[in-house]
Amino acid sequence: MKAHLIDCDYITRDGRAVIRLIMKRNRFLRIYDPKFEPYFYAIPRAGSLESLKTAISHISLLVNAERIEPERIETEEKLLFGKKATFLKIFCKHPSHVRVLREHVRGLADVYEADIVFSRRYLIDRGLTPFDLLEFTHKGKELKKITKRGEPEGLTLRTLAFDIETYNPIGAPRPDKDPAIMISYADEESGVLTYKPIPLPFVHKVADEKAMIEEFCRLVKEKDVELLLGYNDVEFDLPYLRDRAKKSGAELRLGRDGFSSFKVQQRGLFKHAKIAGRVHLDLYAVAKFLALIGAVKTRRLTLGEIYNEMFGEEKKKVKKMDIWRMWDGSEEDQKTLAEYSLHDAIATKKIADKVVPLEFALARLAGASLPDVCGATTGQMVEMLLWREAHAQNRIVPNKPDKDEVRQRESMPVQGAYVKLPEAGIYDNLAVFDFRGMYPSIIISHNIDMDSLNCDDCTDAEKHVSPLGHKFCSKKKGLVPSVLERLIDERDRLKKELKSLKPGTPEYEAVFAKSQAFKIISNSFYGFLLYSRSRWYSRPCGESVTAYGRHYIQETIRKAEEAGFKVLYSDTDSVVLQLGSKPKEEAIAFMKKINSELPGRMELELEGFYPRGVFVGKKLAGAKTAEVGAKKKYALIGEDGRIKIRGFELVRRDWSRVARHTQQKVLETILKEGSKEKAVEIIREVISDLRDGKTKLEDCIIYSSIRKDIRHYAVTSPEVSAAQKAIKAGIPVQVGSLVGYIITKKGKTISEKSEPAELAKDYDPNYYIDHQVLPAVLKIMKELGYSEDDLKGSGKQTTLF
DNA sequence: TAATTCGCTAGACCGA
DNA sequence: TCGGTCTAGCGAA
Repeated sequence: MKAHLIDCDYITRDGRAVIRLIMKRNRFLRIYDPKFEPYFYAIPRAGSLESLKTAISHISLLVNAERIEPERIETEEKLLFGKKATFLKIFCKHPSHVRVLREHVRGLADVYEADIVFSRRYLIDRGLTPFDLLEFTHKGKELKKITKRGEPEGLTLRTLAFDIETYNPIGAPRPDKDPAIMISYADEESGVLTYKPIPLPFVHKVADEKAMIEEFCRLVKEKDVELLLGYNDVEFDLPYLRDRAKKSGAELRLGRDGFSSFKVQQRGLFKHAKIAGRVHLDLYAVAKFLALIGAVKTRRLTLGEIYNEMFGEEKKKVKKMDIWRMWDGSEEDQKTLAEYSLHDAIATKKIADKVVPLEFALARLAGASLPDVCGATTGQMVEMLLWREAHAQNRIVPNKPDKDEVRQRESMPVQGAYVKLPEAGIYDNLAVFDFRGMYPSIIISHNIDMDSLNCDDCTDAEKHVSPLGHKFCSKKKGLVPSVLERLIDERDRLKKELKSLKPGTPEYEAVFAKSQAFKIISNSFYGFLLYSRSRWYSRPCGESVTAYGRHYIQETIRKAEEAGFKVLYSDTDSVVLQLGSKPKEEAIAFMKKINSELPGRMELELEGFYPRGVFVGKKLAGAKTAEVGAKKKYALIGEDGRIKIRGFELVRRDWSRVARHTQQKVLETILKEGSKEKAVEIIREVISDLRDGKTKLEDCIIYSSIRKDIRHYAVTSPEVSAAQKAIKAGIPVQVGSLVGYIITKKGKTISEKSEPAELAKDYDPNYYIDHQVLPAVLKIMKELGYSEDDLKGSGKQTTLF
């Protein structure tokens, strides 16, 4: 039989763990593999292997009336930190026994690989990856033999997105009192289930709340949903439906077994909902991940904002607080509400269509199931990948560090990248070069790996010596470089393939998602080397990566200057050159020369030519002496007119829109039109609007997040003050909340004047002029010869007024 | 209970 | 009131 592997877990039969595989042919099916046992490794700290084996074999414990002892012990030769060593492999009856036995064995020996999830152990040891096409023989539901047959072929999952609306007369709905009023769903078709007669073609009216919940379950069953999608439904929709089902006497039968609802598993900081026989994904977790890696940049991670960002169109909006009123209101209100509800499900589905291919690719890459990678951090995925590769190379996986070790690692950070101080000014005719995937290419080209450090496999003269003097083997490829090299090779191949495909087609999107997955993971390896809780932490490796980075970028700067270019700026892996009178070809020739001298896979790339760029000065504490350029803050305009902006207030969410917009317009005017007069005109108008109270309150909101418990703040900053006022008014503010606040006229300090956006009635024009708009534009105007006094206008003659 | 370091800037806070 | 230091958030890479 041929089928695709979807997911894997285990059940317990007669005290033994039995692996359960979820596979898909035309429908989902379950196959059991009873022939796989949990195990872990041990190696003596001192003494002989034999005596340790004897000691372990005698362990026999009674825990909760259950006898726990090793099933059998084998010996196995593995690589421990690159060196061969013989280990005891201790097999157990059940994964829970591993947890008990490892603690006892720890008293006698060093223990390894005793903290891996059983199902993942299975996939790794069998060499299986979710979505593989497998061929297997079976007897009844028992697996006999399983073989990998290849890449997924035409695998699709029947997908349904859903969303619920709830009655909320006091703002937040109370599951014990307030009913669910609508359930919307979307796959190829979409609809809304509700129990009021709303004359819209997509609305299906049922008798009451109970019938609505059960109709939804029937729909899930009838459509034989394989992938159920929600947005924040683990926290909200699913538990709410469960509570309402209980209250109304409905059965929430979501599972494919026909009777179960869902189970919530705590996974790290967030929860995961498991629905029997189906794959469930909460897209909120995906959104969080995308925000973490900077793929989406929204103020809040709400469905609406994510949708807006991804599709550049507004999702239908209703005021949350008004939902109950609309439900009780006119037919028109109810229609609007139903349309809104429908669109929530459709938006969820559309987001899924965009992000599920990426999750799919990440799952394939990390070798974990969709629910496992969905919401996993890059660090977790790097670990999954390394664990798999370590097994393939017969290496023992290092243990996680203990608390003291973590503290020790955190207490000694390593020196990072080099950033060149720019000179403030406006420049013409620039070329930007950067190292392609600098850190990954450094790791590969110098074989940076904890196992290749000070190896015995080559002589000192043959070794790669980092600028800090660490020596890496030049003969045997380490684990990290070998995995990384494979990733980079594969990504290069995908990028080539992409060129032959048409953007917008499903093939293109699938390959693009794959390529993104490879990029995300490749870029995370360096961080993982210096991550204090990493199993593969290595300070010498991590600091060698950055030291090589500093070395190569500084060499590039030196050679550029030698070749007669003025190097305006450089940050980590990039250089900005001023061409002056030199033709572009000379810059290209320079790049080629650099590349001819670089080792291995390292490569300097042309990022682009820019006709003009602005570097601004840094605000100096107190001293009004010589202007110093600011790092990480510049704007360049490309030959196609596109502007590349870094670090300016306008890219920061903790600045008001009025300041950000004004700064953007000023930058555009100067870069595109080169007109200072027009820039001044823009500023003048904004300031006059602010003065006259014409600026929209909404444009004055400043957003900032509350990153810890509100009581733990040492200083009462404006956002903290606003948060306190919000809490007082009954608006909840949790850790991680983004508070929007406005500086009002009332109060002395900025904090006193700060009010939550929801409560603010006015704004303080002086604050927005002096502390938002002017500082933002002043930096730029200064480069055009306008002084602070020119712009501020202290009553005397000014350029602005 | 899951990647890093470098850098800018504000507003609070504190002492002279 | 001034200037320096500290806390905190966010972005660049």
